[in-house]
Amino acid sequence: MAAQRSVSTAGPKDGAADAPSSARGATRGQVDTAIRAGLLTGRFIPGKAVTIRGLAGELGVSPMPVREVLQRLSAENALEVKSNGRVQVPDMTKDRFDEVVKARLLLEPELAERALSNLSARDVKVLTAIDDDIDQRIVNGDAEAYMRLNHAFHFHLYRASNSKVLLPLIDSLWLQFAPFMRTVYGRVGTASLVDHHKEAIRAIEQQDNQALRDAIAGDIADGMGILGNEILNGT
Amino acid sequence: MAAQRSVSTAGPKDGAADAPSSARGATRGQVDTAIRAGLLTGRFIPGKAVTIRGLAGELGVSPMPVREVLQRLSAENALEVKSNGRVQVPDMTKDRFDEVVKARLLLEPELAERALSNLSARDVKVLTAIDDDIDQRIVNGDAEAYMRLNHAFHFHLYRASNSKVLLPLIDSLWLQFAPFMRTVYGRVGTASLVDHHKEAIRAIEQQDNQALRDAIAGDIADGMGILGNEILNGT
DNA sequence: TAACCAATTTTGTGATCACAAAATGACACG
DNA sequence: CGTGTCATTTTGTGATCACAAAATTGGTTA
Repeated sequence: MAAQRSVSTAGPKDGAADAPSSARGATRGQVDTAIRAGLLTGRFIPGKAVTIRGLAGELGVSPMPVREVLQRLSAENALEVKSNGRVQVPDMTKDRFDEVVKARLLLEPELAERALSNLSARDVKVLTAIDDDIDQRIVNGDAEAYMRLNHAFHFHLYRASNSKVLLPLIDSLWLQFAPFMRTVYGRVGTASLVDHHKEAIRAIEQQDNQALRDAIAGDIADGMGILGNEILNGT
Repeated sequence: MAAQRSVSTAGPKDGAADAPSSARGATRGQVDTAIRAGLLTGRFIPGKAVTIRGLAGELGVSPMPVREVLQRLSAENALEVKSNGRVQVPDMTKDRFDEVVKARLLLEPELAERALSNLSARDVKVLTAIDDDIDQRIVNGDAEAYMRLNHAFHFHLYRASNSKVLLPLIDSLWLQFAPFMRTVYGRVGTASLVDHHKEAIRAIEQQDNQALRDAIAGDIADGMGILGNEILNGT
């Protein structure tokens, strides 16, 4: 129920959303969402080079829109252009990781607070459904689905803030740690995963500002804490 | 016929500190720094469309690298691609402005703190020189120079943190409010400008963490406060 | 004068090309 | 078995083209 993959809707609704299917940047939009989704679910391995022609072939488009999207994602620090022009998913280092955690802890509770008053009972239902789905995926060990749903949970919440500044910043952060997250789950599995989603949902129901901030902060601290331990073993 | 490889137009004009002139993305780097500098000093007017071929002509390059840079800057929310494909400097709204201020107040003191221990006496001299220059420009009413130097002051400080995550986020924020800042200075002049740079320098000399955070936060609050008042009158 | 419409120009987009630099592989030599 | 060297292939980059959509212009009419 999350990704509206518009296949049949002929309505040329603009919306300026993620992927306009018949607007001016149609192909670029498709390529962008495809690669973004790939990054967020860990289908790209850090350190592995990603080639323009390769992606263009996979997606069945010309190299041109891929070039632009790769530049775009590089500007968001989701990808890295090395000095020889090759583009790759950046390797995670301890310093980078600590900065990402710090930035998430500063920005995400703030955005959650701004979203709180806009969240309705319908949103609570959506979030609960996503969270229930997450619990299923964790026991099943489906890491890719877990990452997609966890992202959906957080961003359904954040999007309610109607933010045009903070949200893109957080978007950039998620794109940066997601690929690394995936490699860790590949090593340690999904069994040890914990989250504070239920506390967040309860806080929303009660419109409790501080409780929501604490739930988000706790969710970040715990979730990233698991990753943080692994980074020391890996390198 | 075609395939005329540019024989003469490939003048190896180096000098850009940020963009290597003989590396793989030479022209793109030049275009990028040029447009970025233009945005930070307010040479682009919000709402005014910026065309690929136009910029390519001004910079004496083919449309190709300009296209990529424009996509890049759009991904950083420094530019905005409208539904018809046109690219323009986004208009500033009150909501957007409030978010930028909030994000700056959250991130920049943090980055200043991380930079503090890396700042030497030589950095103090550099910052002092920049600040003295700023005072000159304010009385002279040179808004463009002021903006360039104010940016130089803050980012010389922040760059000392060696940050690879927070710094790009702050970069994006500056690109977003700078063009709007320029239009305000064009209306009210630079006489009323105040900053907390000297307090920041003193805090660095004394390695006083909290004092530096306060100075940066105060600098942001005061500087953006002036802009904040104007946004209500303008629209 | 203001509003409407058709012709013209401008603009973004996707595709393809040519070229240089880099990566890759093959192979001889120590 | 390792190592350096050379040919081949891959890859990013900048340029150009063709096309559709959008903006602009110019003229006409009410």
